[in-house]
Amino acid sequence: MRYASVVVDIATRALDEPFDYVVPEGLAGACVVGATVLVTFSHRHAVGYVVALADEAPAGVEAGRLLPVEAVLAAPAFDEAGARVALWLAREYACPPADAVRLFLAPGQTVKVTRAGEGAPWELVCESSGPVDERWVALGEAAEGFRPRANASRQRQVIEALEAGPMRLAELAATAGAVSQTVAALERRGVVRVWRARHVRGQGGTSLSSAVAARPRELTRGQRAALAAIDEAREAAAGDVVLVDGVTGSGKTEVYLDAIEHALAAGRGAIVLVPEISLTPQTVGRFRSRFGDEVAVLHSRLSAGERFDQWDLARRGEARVVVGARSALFAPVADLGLIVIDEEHEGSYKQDKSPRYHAREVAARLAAERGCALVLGSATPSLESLRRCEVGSWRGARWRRVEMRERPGGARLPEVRVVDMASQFRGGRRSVFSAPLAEALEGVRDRREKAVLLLNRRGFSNFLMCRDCGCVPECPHCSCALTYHERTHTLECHTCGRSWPQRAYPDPTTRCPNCGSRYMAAYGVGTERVEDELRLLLGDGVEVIRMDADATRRKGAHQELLERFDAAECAVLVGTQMIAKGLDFPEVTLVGVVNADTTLKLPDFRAAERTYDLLEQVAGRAGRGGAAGEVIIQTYWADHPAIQAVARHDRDVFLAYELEDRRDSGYPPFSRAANAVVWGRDARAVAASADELARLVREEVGGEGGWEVLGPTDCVKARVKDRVRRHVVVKAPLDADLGPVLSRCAARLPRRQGIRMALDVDAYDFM
DNA sequence: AGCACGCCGACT
DNA sequence: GTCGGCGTGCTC
Repeated sequence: MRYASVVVDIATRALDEPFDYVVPEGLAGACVVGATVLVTFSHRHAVGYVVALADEAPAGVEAGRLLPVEAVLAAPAFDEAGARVALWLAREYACPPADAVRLFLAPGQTVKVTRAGEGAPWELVCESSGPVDERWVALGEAAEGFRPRANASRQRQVIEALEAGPMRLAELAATAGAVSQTVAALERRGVVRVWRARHVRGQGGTSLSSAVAARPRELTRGQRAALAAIDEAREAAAGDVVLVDGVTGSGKTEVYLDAIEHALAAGRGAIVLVPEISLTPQTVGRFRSRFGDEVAVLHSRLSAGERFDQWDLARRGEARVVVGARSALFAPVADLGLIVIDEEHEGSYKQDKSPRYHAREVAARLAAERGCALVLGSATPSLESLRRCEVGSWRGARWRRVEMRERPGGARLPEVRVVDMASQFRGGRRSVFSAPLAEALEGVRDRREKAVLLLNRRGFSNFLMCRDCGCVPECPHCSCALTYHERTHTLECHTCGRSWPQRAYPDPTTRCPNCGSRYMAAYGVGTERVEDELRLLLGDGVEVIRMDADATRRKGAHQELLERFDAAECAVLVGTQMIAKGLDFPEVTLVGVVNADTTLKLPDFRAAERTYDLLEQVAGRAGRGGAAGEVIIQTYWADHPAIQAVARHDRDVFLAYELEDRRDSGYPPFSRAANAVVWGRDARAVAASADELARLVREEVGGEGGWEVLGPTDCVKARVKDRVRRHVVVKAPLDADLGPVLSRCAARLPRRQGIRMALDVDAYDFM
């Protein structure tokens, strides 16, 4: 008799363990680890996932109480190692095991047991986007010498079209009209051949010039050292980690490409994670041009069908290299030899909804479990990774850092100038652009070069403020200031998305909602405003391209804008964070940061680190080609270590300051920090739940060294969509079982109607 | 989560 | 007497 350990997919914290079932004889072949199954569970049916199989009856359960697996609903999506990682992930991040297992499933293949309404019968719903076949047509053996009858114009048309090569039937129909009868007739005579082929969706190309990167003749010394370290780590097959600490433009991607090539040569596959934001056709193109059809690409902009096809390429072993955003980590690559995480410091590797895992931590676990190497690459490594390399190990694996200080071809790091905006203002300058930045932009125009301007805010202005009473309009449903959009004359809430019509001073219809004053003026600067001012400053001869969340909402817009910038002779790209990452345009000679302070002043212990990362990354966009680059940073806080470190090209200036601060205040990388948020409509019930949660955590860890429970307090975003939010921050020692402790407390918390809770272990967002 | 079980108040 | 309120506990 075989027994299956099944994670039942019912969304609740109460079910934190797998349940055991008997595998009936008839299902023994299909009911394997990774399979989706249907089981009976407490007076109903439920979908579950097999995470282990055993020949012995499980201990702790009476054999007579075991029920059989009812049916197998889907082929296996993960193996034993995957199952172990999923269960670890659920413990570590205090999420239901089913949430963790679901990460590994084929995209769009989820099955649910639901019912239409109260009392309605339970039904199995398959939300599946499976494989798609399509028909192809080509000329057959009898094509030669076949003369269509004089009046058979359709036949002639079809044959003519196919002379260029095989075609999809759908494509043929789109260009030649209704052809199915014609094709059928020609097929009968052997003039054309029709066959079915598996269609793989989502294989678009790009025209970007740097996408088809030529292989460099010789690697730099740093690149060779990194490659050797990675090979060694892969051969050790123990989950060892190599941190490739390379300045922007030092050729990290080339190292990844070579390392993957070595892994493939050794018969092993690879997974490459890049931040969602830099997962552009340009990035993908570099992998495709080296590995061709061996590459599958996974990211959120794919349709459900496209995602499934790419995932399935990996499962069938046709693609041995998977490139994608965070979730690509769970792709079914057999015999994994290498995981690469590019820009490992990026906050987007932390998922902001359950399961709130960090790709770096899960990758480290996966690497240990699968016996492969983990490569972390960044110009500005996270303090966590730097710290672990300094110690030399973390959670049983070896961590080492390899530095790459030189740019290939000896390109120089750009000159960085910090402009103190306070003194500019005192000197009577009111423009968005300081004198040095305006001058530099004019220089770019005159020399017909390209520039990138970073602005960390979208919209025309940050906010409206009444000059009479000082009131700033806030969202009535969320506790945050509304952002003013000049183009649409609206105030928008960037938290809940609502908007209201509003005109700013000097429009005569303007009225302050508080005192009725007509001096409701726009403050701060947004991308739209910078775009307008740039046009004013530079005139018509320069193309100004704006790239922010508003301009890139449409599918493919991101790529279009970049291709426009690439194709332009002389252009300025204005954008938010998304322009700071991974763009590689050699002609960019100037990078301007309009206001470096916006991220520095956020109420978050990682604010300085984020600012340093962003500035260093965007500065690295300058001077990647032959010409020397220039970077101009505008700020009111010129002596801040984060800004000084960028100006002097010396990370240690920042590290010394920041590490001391973190050590003193007991924050990562010297400890762990979790955030537990409680929210709901009823403020008193929220407060009571948050108090109770804090009490339970204190009771659980009280007196243990290195633990600290802060709060509860109101969240920075104290109200979102009419829900009141309070949170408890829990700090713990590095080796603490933070996840399980929080899970236990959450399970003991009395349930209250309308109160919801989120546990975020190793949180990045404490707002 | 979803459902049964169980122990109290107000109806036929 | 019984119907039904929801607090408690269990599900392989």
